[in-house]
This record gives sequence, structure tokens and C-alpha cells, in this order.
Amino acid sequence: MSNDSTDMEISKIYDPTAAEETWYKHWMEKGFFHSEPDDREPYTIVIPPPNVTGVLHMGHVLNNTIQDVLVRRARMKGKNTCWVPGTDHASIATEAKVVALLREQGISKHDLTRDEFLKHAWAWKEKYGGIILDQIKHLGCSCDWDRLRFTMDDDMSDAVIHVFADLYKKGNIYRGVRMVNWDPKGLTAVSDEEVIHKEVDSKLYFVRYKIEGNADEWITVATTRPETILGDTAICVHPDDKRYAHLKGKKAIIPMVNRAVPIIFDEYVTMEFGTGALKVTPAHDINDYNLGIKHNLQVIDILNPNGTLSEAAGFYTGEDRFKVREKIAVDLEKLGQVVKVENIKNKLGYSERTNAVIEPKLSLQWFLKMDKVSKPALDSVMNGTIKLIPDKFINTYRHWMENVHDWCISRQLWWGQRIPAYYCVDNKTANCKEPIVSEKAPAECPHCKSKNLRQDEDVLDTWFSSWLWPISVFDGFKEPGNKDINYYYPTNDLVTAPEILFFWVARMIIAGYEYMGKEPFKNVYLTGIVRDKQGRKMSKSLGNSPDPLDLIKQYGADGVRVGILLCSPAGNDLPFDESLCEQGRNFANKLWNAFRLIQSWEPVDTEPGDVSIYTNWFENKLNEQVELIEKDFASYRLSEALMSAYKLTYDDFCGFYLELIKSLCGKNPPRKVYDITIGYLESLLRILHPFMPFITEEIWHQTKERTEKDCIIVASYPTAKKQDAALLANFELQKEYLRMVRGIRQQNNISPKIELSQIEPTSSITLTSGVMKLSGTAYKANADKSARTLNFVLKDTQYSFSLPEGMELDAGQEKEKLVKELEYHKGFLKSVAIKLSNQKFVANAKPEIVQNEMNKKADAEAKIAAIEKQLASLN
RNA sequence: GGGAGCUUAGCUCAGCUGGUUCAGAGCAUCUGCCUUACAAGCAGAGGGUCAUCGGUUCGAACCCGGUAGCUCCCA
Repeated sequence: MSNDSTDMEISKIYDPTAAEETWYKHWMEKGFFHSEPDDREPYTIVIPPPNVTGVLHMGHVLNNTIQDVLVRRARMKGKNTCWVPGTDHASIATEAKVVALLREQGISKHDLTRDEFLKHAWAWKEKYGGIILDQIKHLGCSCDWDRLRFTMDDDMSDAVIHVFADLYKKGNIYRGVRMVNWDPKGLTAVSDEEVIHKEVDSKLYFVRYKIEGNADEWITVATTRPETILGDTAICVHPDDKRYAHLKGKKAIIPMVNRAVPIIFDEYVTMEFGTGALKVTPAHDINDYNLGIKHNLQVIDILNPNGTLSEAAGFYTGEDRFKVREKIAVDLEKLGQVVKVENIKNKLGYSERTNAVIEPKLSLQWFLKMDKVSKPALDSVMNGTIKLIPDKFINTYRHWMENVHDWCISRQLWWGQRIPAYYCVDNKTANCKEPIVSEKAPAECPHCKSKNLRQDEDVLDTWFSSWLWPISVFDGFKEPGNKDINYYYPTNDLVTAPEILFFWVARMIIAGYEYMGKEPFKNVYLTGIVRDKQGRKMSKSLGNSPDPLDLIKQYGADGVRVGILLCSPAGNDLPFDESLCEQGRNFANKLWNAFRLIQSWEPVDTEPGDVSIYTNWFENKLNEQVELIEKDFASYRLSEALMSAYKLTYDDFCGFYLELIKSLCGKNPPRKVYDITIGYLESLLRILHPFMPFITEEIWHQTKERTEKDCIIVASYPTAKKQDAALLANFELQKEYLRMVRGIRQQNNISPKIELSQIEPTSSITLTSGVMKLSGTAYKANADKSARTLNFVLKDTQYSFSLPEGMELDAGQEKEKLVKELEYHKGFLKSVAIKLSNQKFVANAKPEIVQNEMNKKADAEAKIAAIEKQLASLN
């Protein structure tokens, strides 16, 4: 080091930009992020692959910061860490983007062949699909970029196809007509989990239907979807409903279409809702569909896939269902069939992807049977093999797993893995109708030998790719038992949002047991949801999310990381406020200035002498906090761990330790003290590195000359040594003394520059010379004890200081203050005394508790005596 | 409609097996300070009937029950 010249300038304010670029590049070049199996213990995380359509939002910032903290800490603890990054092809979202882009260019999807469309889609992916990963790098994430994966990479797709064929062979996948959630905008079925139910204002139409054969008899139904009247095939009433009992065996006439439909009786109907009479539309409502099966009703599908009315409706063909709803209300009114219209609130399903109102629709889809495969996945969480953090999610998980529905895995899209099912076009034998499921395209129909085969048009749900992620990223399907999968699987931690606990986490666990016979990860850390100040979830569509890259520019990546972590306990929602990042930035600056101070010192070759008690104290404090932080990490309390590190640095190191050394040694500490202090700074840097990777690396390299590979990212993490509890306790009193002196200075307007003379030194607490100096107090022998003094009581000891020259003391005020304090302690003593005189307490409470009360009593008595003595001196 | 969870300082949260340190932390606020590392800073201070009502207990923020409000999940 050659920083002995005074003209060497280091900025007062830490500038993160240069450090971020330099060090990320350096880490990459030196291969610190890359992992290969070796004989060390592995620590593995697979990233929740963000959508290729995505740009970085605050949720990603939170999620990836947490992962990076865990990974960096594990790396420093000597683990062979592997954080696998990647992206997800996001079928619906990406296809929608590509369709929109093509539309801008005047191209309609339907004018293209499947292959042509996919070419556009891949081009789109190449261009935009990597944006989010580049953004993650700015956060400092130490992913193993050599292992980058995409859910539609050839290998990954092969795995998906293999799994589909395998599960079909095992009888776990079937094809069937079911009521699905139809997204008329995305033109595809979506799974139950992709439907968001929202409460909306609707109208409830009361429409009367004529009873067949009776001149003026009517039955009135209530519906929020009058357009579906055209698809009605029954009216249903409760068997106990006396109002309708006489209609048994009768038929009702559907308005407009004049179709006579049976009046059926079923307990499913709620008599209290509406009129107690329910119109039944089996094609467009899941409950009606079930009623239809039970009562053998006709099914009339009146909707086209895009949400317009079909030929089967008979009216309004080609018009959108919502327009038709308004029109039919008017038309029915004209026919005199509308009795009344009420405003109500009801819940509607919306597509998670396109926000279109979901229409229940009958269609032919592929399903995965969930009952059997989900068993081990439920057990593993219930028996603790996989831990959910926080564990409040176990209940939610169990509830879902115990009531799990079959998973609709087909999507009517082109972007994704095409279902490996083939159909015989010639259909020469009865068996030809069976789909042929095969990983490779079959050459001919196994039944009729026809070579005229057609592949299923649909692709698989994106989650059907990502549920294999922890296995497929290590080529566990392509090469079972390979070196990587054996070494890295099961992974350690998974960090994700609770929203996708079922979408993704549960299904990964299922796949893990099905294909590896082992859980895919040991711990699942569920983050909170980042919300804005009004409590709304941050989202692109609301535009209420700050751009993380702007934040990084403003506060530095370290500042943003600290900001988002400081108040995000696991599973708790995080109302995000930019001021948190400001706090992070300020903290980085504090650390920077602590470094500046130390590096400005010019050590001298003297012995430390008394200064050793302070280095000794900080050593103990450091160990105490490292131990605490260790515990916090063990229970995944990251924000608490960060707060401990924050206070250790801010309060203990900067606020107390450095101030003491400074006041005792000025700019010239003994060399030994200097070296030790540098060592402490380095320990702090190492503790902070997982949270603030850039600034810690920067300072690490400025504290001394280091080789290229001597980086903090691979430095060892501090371990806790045993502490001297008595020493730590004693120093709390030293600090308290300092606080008290500063308090009386503030109250009495005494500048820190004026030295206060302590006239009654006592032996109860040995005040150290550094604390005396820092507090600006000094012992004064032979003081005039009759003079007015400034006083405070610490523990059981009264400290008195003679008044600085020219200062008057308001004795009345001082007395008042003391009397108040005395009253408080007397009250306290009284409550303790009552407790101790309670026979039941003494008999029932544990001995150490009783002893505690006795100590409390003694303390209070001592304090009271001290205050009384002080009061007496005022008279 | 069914289920789960939450309610502690202005805000965000700790508070383990009921018992000094059990009423805490950070931020914000207020009051002094441009004290030679840092005003992105230093020093000090104020602030809570632990949602509410009842029960158990020698003792309850903590255990049990009712009520209110909020959130989430499922239908």
C-alpha cells in the first residue's frame, strides 16, 4: 500500500456505477459463477424461469435478490454452488405477442402455416427473450450462465414429449370431452389455476317462459347471462319447492327459439336465489353440464370459439356475446318476457393471460390424472421432507392437494411442444379412432397400416414444461444418472411466489417423485408479493411499478437489494416504497465512509496498551452477531439477518468502535490496532457481501493489494467464536453512560466541547478511559460536594458533575424530574413486592423466575436509594 | 358458500416453551448540531389500553371462546 500521500482523494460519496460494471465482468471472467461437480458439498438453486415476454419488475428483483443472497453465502461457506438460470416459453403470452406484432405488419396468423408462424415466434424469442436475463445481471445475480436453459430448447422439449408419452403409457393421461375454461381472446382452453375470479357489477334478468299447453301460465327464471337462453335445454326447480310442484311433467317454451324443454326437479337448485327456478344450459355452465348428464339433457353449444354466437344459437349469429346480452334483453322486453332487471354483484372468471372473460365451454382436451401422482407430493410436504417457508403455506398446499382436479394440459396454440398424438385419417378399422401416442412420429397406423396420419394440432401447457425444470436442466431425462443430475439433484432451495405454489411448485414435486423418486428441492422459500403504497399488486398493466433499472441507476444495485430485503419477511406482502432503496444507498455510503476513515489512518509503531479492551470488545460483539445471523439464516429470516448486519456495521462498528479508536488515537493508531481494525472491516464486508456484492468487492480490493482471484465473492464466510458475555454486558453499561452524559448535555444545552467534571466516582462500574474521553467527562478529586451538580443514575450508581462555569441550574426542574423517576421506581417496586408476597406465585412459579423477581426488587431498591440521595443533595 | 391466515408505535415488521432485558427494531417525526469518515451525516427526544369483549391462570401481546375488520385460497 502506498497511500501515505495526503493528496490521494477518495470521493466522500460512494459511486456504485463503476464498481458494478467492473466487478460483474471480473466475476464472469474468472468463472466464479460456474459450477462443475466435484467432491465438495453442492448447493443448488434452479431459477424460476421468467417468461421470455417479461421485463424485470419488482417481483423479480425481490425473488432474484433472495436467491443471490442464498447462493453467495453458500459459496462463501465453501459449497459448490450452482444457480441455474433460464427462461420459460410462456405459450399463451408469447403467442399473443407474436400475433400482435404480425398484425402490426398486416399479417394474420391464419394466413401463415404453422411452420411459418413458428419461425416468426423464434425470431421474436431471439430478439426479446433475453432482455430479462440481462436485467438480472444488473442486480448482481451470480447465475451459472454457462448452464442457461430455455423450456423449448431441443433437449428440454424432448423431455416434455417423453414424459407425455410415458404418462400416457402409464394410463395417467387421457383425452376427453370436458367443460373447460375457454379463453375466447387467447382462443384456447386454460387450466383452473389460470382463471382469476373477480367480483363485478352485473344485472340479473328475470325472464318468464311460457308453460306449454297452458294459455297464460309462465315460469320465471333469473339469469345474468340472458344470451345463453338460446342454449337452454331445461328448467330446473327444487323438488321441495311448493310453488312449482304442479309443473311436474310439463314443458316450458324457450323464448325466441320456441323450443319446448322439460321442467326437471333437482336439489341442486337454491330455492332462495332469484325465483327458485333455474334455466339449464349444459353447454355453457359446469353445474348445468352436470345436471345435463344426470337428467340426460340435450346439449346446445351456442358459442363460437371467439366468443361470438354460433349457428346453433339461431339468432345473432356472429355477434359477440356481450353485445348479444344487451340486444336480447331489449328483444325479450319487446316480447313481454322480461319481468324485471336487478343489479347484483357476482363473481366472474377472467383469463390470467388475456384478461378475457372465461366462458365455460365443452371441448375435447387432454388431461393428466392427478389423484395417484399427487400422493407422494402431498406426503413429502406433510412429513417435512420438503419444507415450506413460511410454514403457514402447508395448510393451503394440503387443501389443494387433497382436492386436486385433473390437469387440462392441452392448449389450442402453436407456440409450445406439440402433443405427440397422431390420428389415422383413413379410419379403416374401428380401432383407428384411438390416438397413437408416440415420442417419434409413427410411420403408419398400427391398425389399418394407413400412412395417412395427422398429428394433434394442440400444444402442451407451458407448466407441462416447467414442472420438469429441476430435472431437465441437468439432462435428467436425456441421460438419466448422468454426473450433473446425480450431483445437483435434489436441489437445495427454491425461491418463488406463493401465487404459483400449485401452478408450478406442487407439480414439480409431483414430477420429482414420478421421475427421480426423490423430492426436487428441500426448501421452498415463498416470497411476498410486491405491492404499491395503495396495496395494489405491482403490475405492468397497472403501470404502478417503478422500473428496477432506473432504481439501480439511482440507488445502486446494492442499495436496491438492501431496500427490497430490509422489510420483506418470507411470505409477507411487501408494500414497496422507494425510500427503502434510499436507506440501502445511505447504508452503502456509510460503509464506504468507514472505509475512507480507516484508510486515512497512518499507523505508528507503538503498543496498543489500553486500546486493546476496545478491539477485544468488538471482536466479541462481532462473534455475537455472526452467531445471531447464522440463526436467522437457518430459519430463512433474511431481513432480520440483514438488519443485524446493518446494526453491527452502523451502530457498533461506526458509531461506537471507530469513534472510540478515533478519540483515543486520532489518525495514528498503533499498527496492531490498525491491522485488527482492517480485519474487522473485512469481516463486516464478508458478512455483508451476500446482500451487497458490489461495494463489498470494491472495498475488499481497496483495503490491500490482492491477486485477481483473491475476491470477496470466494472469501470465507466468518464463523462465530465463543463470546465473553460479561464483557459484552459491561460494555452495554459503558454505552449507557455515554448516552446519559449526552442526554444531560442536550437537556442543558452543553456543547460536547465543554468537559464535564465527574465529582463522585464510584466503583460500581469501571468506566473505561475511552468512554470517559468520548463522553467528554473526567474525574475530579476533592470536588465541592455542596455545590449544585448535574446528575443521573445509572444502574445503582449516582453520577454527579459540577456545573460548567457560568451555568445556572433550575433546581426546581431537576427536582421535579427526579421525583417523577422516583415515583416510577417505587411503583415498580410495589408491583414486584406484591408478586413476591403472593404465596401462590412463590409456590407455583419456577425457582429461577422467583429469583428474577428478587433481583428485580434489589435493583429497584438500590435505584430508589440512589435517587433519594440525589434528591437530598438538592435540598 | 367452504377453508386458512392476519390485526403490536405514523409506516414496515420482531416478539421462541405464558414470568427482569416484555412492550422492541428499522424507517418516518420532532429538537439541537456543517464536531476533520460520512448532512446519503452526528447527538438527543417523543410516540403503543398489543383490534375488541369474555374465559383459563398466582401471572396473558402470547393459551381458549365470541365479535369486528382485513388478506388469501378453494367452489
